[in-house]
Amino acid sequence: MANHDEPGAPNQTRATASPALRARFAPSPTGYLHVGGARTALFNWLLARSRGGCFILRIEDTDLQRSSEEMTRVILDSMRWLGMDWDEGPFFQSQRLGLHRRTVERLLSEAKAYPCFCPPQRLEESRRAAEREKRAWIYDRTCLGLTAEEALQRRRAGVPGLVRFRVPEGETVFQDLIQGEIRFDNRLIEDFALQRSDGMPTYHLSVVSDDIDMRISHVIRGADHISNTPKQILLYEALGQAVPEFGHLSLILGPDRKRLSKRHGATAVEHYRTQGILPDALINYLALLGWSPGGDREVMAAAELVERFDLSRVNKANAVFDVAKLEWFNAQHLQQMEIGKLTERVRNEFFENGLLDRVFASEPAQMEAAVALLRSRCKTLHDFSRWGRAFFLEEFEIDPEGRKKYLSDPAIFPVMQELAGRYLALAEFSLASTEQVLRDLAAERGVKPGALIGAVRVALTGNAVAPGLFEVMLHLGRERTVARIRRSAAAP
RNA sequence: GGCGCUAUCGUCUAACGGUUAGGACGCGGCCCUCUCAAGGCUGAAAUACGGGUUCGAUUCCCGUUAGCGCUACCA
Repeated sequence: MANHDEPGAPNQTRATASPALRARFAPSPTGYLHVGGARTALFNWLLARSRGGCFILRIEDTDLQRSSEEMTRVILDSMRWLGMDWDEGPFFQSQRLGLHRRTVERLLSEAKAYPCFCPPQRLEESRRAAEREKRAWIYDRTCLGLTAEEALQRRRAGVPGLVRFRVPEGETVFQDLIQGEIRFDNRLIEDFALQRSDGMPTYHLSVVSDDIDMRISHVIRGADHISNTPKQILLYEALGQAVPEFGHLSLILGPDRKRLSKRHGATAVEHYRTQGILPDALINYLALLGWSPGGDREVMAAAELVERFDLSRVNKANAVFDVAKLEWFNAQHLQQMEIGKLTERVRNEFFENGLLDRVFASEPAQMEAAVALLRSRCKTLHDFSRWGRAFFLEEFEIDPEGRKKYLSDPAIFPVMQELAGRYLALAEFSLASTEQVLRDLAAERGVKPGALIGAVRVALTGNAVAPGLFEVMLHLGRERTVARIRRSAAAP
């Protein structure tokens, strides 16, 4: 078995209850990790973890033109960020060419595959003609009748050739773990390529060779692979190998019910990470997109997903990706997360924005208090730095709307000044006393309490919308509270 | 065009022949309240269509329609 272990990659072998189960995720590094890919990975991961099996990561990089190391790195990062740890790999398909080559040789020597020298242009024209006339087209087996000698001659003459699989007669049937029984008439399956004329293996050949070599028992992948499955089963049979279990996941659709793609906007896992989405929330949302544990519980941690996961409860129909619901899950996880952990994430959020050194509330306890005040109002990590700034930083913007609504009438300024003075003189700066003082003052001056509260809220937080005002005061402390009220009351 | 898969509220889904078709997101209303959230209560909202099978179909079968996928010397 080839190996290419990344330093730092999880690679421990688990004690397995059913050592037979081996699942894998096999992305091709032609782009970032797509949410669809992430869901495929997740279902494999959940299956392996829930059944004490092994989760293997394999990078299918045999398309040398489109694959890049950079993309491999991004995919691995996204996997790690989501918390999907793997037991073996990552293996790189491009480093396993010897195995693929030997597999082709074997098939060739057993006459289960044959060389084909048909000029690609001819095939292409014929295919296009068929399409124009709306006829089905499959390779016509011109080269199947070639004798060994003829083949050798052409090869010597330098005619480029590929290797095709000889599809046997009959019908290929399999029990899909998700879709149920699926059958294909072999007459509709063409003699597909195993090896390109440049000697590189094709997808079908390399997946099957690798899955056999890695003793994969469960192939869980997207429904777009359903029609590839009979070809691959035929290969297993030709190689005299046991056919693994297959499970085809429905596809994730955009709001227009087309397959989710960049056209719909954000599809990269990386995007959601930078948008302040929690990995647990994304995992939770993705798991429930197509799977239901039954019952009414929806908000679950990864451990609970693992515990309750059951492939037989996976839905067959395609599902539309709904960002609003993802955000709701995120808010739920934000609410339920242990406060210390959440504070750590928020701290990181400020760090990534280059703000951390200016955060006055950098003492863990103080920062935690701010997070506790804000969390029920935040849907993403971003919201903490977006409109919760005044809770962490001395410099913050006054929202123009807020100013207009509560600070446009200068009559409020002297009242605010008086309030600041009274707060300064207050024996005990508490929740009850600050509120009492404010309400008393409002009554004395004939100001509506709401107007004064609003003005002070804008002064303290820069916003007309914020957590409970007196809690905010306590969080900021007497000095900051007084200073901010005076600052706003003094402003023209 | 061929082949394959799918079909419950706008969206994600539950109901494995008998339910006032349940829950969640989103949307509306009410409560709570210093604003906004959160929370609680509540409202509108679905079995694509047509045939069977059955005492009885969301559920089983067939067809229609629609959607999606595949149809490469990509993966």
